[in-house]
Amino acid sequence: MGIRLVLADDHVLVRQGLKTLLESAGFVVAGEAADGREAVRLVRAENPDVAVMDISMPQFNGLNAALELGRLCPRVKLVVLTQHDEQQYVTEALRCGVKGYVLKSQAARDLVQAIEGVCRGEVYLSPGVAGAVAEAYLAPQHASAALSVRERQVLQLIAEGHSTKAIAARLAISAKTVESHRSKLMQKLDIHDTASLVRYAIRHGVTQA
Amino acid sequence: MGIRLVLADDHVLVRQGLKTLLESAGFVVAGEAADGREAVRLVRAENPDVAVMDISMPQFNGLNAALELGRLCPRVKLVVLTQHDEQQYVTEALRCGVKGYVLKSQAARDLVQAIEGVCRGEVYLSPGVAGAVAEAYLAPQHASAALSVRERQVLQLIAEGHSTKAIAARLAISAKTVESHRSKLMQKLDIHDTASLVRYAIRHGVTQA
DNA sequence: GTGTCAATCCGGAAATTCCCGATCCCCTGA
DNA sequence: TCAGGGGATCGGGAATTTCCGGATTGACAC
Repeated sequence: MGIRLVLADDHVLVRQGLKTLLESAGFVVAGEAADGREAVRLVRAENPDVAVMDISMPQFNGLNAALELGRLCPRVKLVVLTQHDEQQYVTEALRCGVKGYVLKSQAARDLVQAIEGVCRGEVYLSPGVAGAVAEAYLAPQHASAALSVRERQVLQLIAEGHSTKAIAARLAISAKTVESHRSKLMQKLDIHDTASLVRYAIRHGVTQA
Repeated sequence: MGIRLVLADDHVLVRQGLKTLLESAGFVVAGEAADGREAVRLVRAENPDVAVMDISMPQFNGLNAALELGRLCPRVKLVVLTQHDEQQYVTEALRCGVKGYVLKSQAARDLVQAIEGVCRGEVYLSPGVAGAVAEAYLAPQHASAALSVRERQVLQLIAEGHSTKAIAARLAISAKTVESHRSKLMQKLDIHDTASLVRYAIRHGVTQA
């Protein structure tokens, strides 16, 4: 019987297209989600072999979901879809426990191979990012400011234009705590204004322009 | 015989998905392009009924292509795909001669209806943006999305992370005046937080991420 | 000439950010 | 086992910024 997977992408149109593709490739799509939070719920409910998700989703993105799933359902393999082929994105994704990294600019065959690969326990990287990863090994000085999950989450929401109060409400924590995360963020990144924070978030794929 | 169309999206994976969807809906996909320039060439060569394209593509985006096609092949109807539901994007697209505006967050049925609609000569807007357009009509002062030179200047400096005070110093005007420009900006763009202002600036090339 | 509008400026209320400190919890290493 | 570090969570209070209402000037159009 075919590999069971769940699919997460905030764009219904894209999701439907992917679903059609994956089903015609013989996979079973056990469920679909529109954001990271929903994806986590769905994976826990369905316990699929693989979760295929877009990294950039609003509110709670694919990497957040990856970290969460790494804790809750370590058995489920993660394949992320993204348009970014830069080294920092790849290493960050790998750090988040992602097993397959597929570029949207690649053909569907690539995604199919990635899914089959991770099911065999392999790590699959789209052609085009393998080089970037190799570079990362050769230049090990990437002591990037590792943001915590919570900080990244707050960063994303800030960059999406939500007020501190709104972020607090959404995360069900105090506005003071959000402020605290924000200032920690700014300190770590050595950035001291919202606008630059937003540009950083966009450059690093935490959110989109 | 089915409606003939060409498809433009920089993500092969997404494009293949869309193609599958559209073909199963009975359309004929006469060709595919990975960016705006290629899309223009393809449309001129194939002369389809409809061109379906993503707005955000590298180098030469969907709206650029729309303008070009409006000159070269006015007979070909244009349907754009996008993730943005804000009013200013919609009006900008319509100004570029786009006949169908479909959100990626909508289901495939929506895209099908859009394609059929524009073929009958209608203008099709995804549910969810119709409201935004109606607003634009009801608040005609928003129609002047054209920013003054000074406003654009201020926008750029804001997006680059300068404080109001710093901007005032740089432009040799009062901080109050900068505030005034900023609020005028926000009013015109219907944006009410700095983060969204920054994203707007980046999207419109006023500054870079 | 009258109207519109961009550009300039101001005051004061409201909201937010910034800087201090503090507690709790979890993990890790001695 | 226990001390230490770091993340996540809060709060107070000062400082800053934004927001909302005006108001003036000059250019340009009709």
